[in-house]
Amino acid sequence: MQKSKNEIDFFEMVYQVVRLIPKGRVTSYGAIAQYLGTARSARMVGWAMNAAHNKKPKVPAHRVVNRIGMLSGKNHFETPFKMQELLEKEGIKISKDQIKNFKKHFWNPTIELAL
DNA sequence: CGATTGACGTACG
DNA sequence: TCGTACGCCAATC
Repeated sequence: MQKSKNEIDFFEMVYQVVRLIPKGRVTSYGAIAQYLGTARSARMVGWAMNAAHNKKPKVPAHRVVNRIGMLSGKNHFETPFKMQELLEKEGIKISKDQIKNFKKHFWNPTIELAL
């Protein structure tokens, strides 16, 4: 069904934000949710990611983790190691599925895209 | 239509 | 500091 083109699907908005994440940076589901105005629905961001597998260009979902920087969604990738591998390739160190200096690599769309 | 689930987050003990 | 409980909201069973 056709609806107003002015309004973009929630999922697509998530994908756009994720694609805007600079290389070597990461963000959290909550941060994206907050940027979209659905701060209380961080889970919806996760749901959007679940559908991101078929999206093109491919969504760098590996740059999106939970608030503590843990690769909670690695299990949803092609291989659980793919996510960590990609992040390490971008210069991010990971230990026990947890990003080191996560706060340092954190990229907040609400701040970066607000300007 | 009701109950369960989920790539989360915050609050509480 | 760590573990558990609860809330949110949409999709799925």
